[in-house]
Amino acid sequence: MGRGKIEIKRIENANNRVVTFSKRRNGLVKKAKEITVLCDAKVALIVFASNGKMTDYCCPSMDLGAMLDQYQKLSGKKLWDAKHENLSNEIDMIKKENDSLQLELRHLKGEDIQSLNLKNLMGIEHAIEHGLDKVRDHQMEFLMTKRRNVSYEKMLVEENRQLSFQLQQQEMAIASNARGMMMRDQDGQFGYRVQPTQPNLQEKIMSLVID
Amino acid sequence: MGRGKIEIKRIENANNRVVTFSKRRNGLVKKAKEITVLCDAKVALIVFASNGKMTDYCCPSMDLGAMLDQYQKLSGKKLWDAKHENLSNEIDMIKKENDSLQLELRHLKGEDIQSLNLKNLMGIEHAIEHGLDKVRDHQMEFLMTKRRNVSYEKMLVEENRQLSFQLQQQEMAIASNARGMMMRDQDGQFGYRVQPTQPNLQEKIMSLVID
DNA sequence: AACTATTTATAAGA
DNA sequence: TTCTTATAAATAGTT
Repeated sequence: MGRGKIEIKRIENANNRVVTFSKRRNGLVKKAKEITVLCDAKVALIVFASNGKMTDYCCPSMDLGAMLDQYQKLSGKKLWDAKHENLSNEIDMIKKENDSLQLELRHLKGEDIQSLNLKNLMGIEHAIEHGLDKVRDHQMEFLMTKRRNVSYEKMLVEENRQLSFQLQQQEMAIASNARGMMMRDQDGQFGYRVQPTQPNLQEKIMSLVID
Repeated sequence: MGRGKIEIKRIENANNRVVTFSKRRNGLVKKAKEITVLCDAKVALIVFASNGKMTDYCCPSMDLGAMLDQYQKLSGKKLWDAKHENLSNEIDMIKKENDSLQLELRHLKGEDIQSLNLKNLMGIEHAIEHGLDKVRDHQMEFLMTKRRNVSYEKMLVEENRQLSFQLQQQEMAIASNARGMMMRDQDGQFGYRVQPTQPNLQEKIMSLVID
């Protein structure tokens, strides 16, 4: 279609080749657009010139990604290389591991054990008992630590009580001194001031232990 | 280019549309091939008909995957990188879930509990105790079932023993009969045949229980 | 699926 | 690149 007929083979003249490329590429894109509109077709077209420049066309009704998804489905060919598949495989692996963990967990919680035989059950029982021992050991350590703390607090309370007692003794001494010196104060005004032993302290300590 | 000029808009007549699609699609692919040969171009073309049927062309010098890699480089658009990212994210999510399952599992086994406080420990203890109860309940069911089976086997053994005894009585009766009638047999030839009581049977039953 | 009148694309030249 | 134009090629409507 031109001034002369041409054979369909590489155009040797570089200039002609470039010019022809330009014309035909425009023609190709135009035809792609036309068939899209005329016939409800979906078209994707990518063209690289020999110099590397790219031209592309994609119908407006579908993006290239969707087109290629469809292409893969219909052709069975894979475009997203090994990377994609590796990731999918990894997901499958981890999901399987996940499932087996979930199952093991349920077993340790005594769930889904209907299908197990006695040997398995005994193994699980053993594992649970072992875990229970360890947890209780650790709880015990906790309690021991707390108990040491509690003892320390008791010691403080006792010291407190003693100091209070001494203080009170001093006050009494001062008071009787004063009374002896002045003789105008009434007896009993300076009664024993018994320091209250903080009735709630014990409970506070206990709550410390279990919080 | 035909008997009459047409506007570039959707062809309403379905039949015409399909026919035109077929003709133009062939033309498009032909042009794609021609520009590939004439101009050293690289062309990829995917066409979906409105009925879903696909036609594709890719220049022989490069496969579609390579074309699309190039497309992504030159256009900066992402075709499947987004997918890869999604998959990677999914992997991360599942891995996290996995980790927390692993941790829960280790806790139930009494491992990695150094960092837990007493409240957590008590919760875990509770969970473990609950699981242990359930497992033991189920073991018990197992044992009950097996015990019934064992009782049944014991019954069979007993019955067996009695039958053996009766058999032996009969043999003795026959033997003495024969001796009385013929008087030429030597005494003791028909000795008591004590049926062995299957010494391994009990052990077999016990192994049944724990297997 | 052919045919063919006509439109469209384009090769070569400027 | 772009315009021109003679001619090849594509194809719309018809058979």
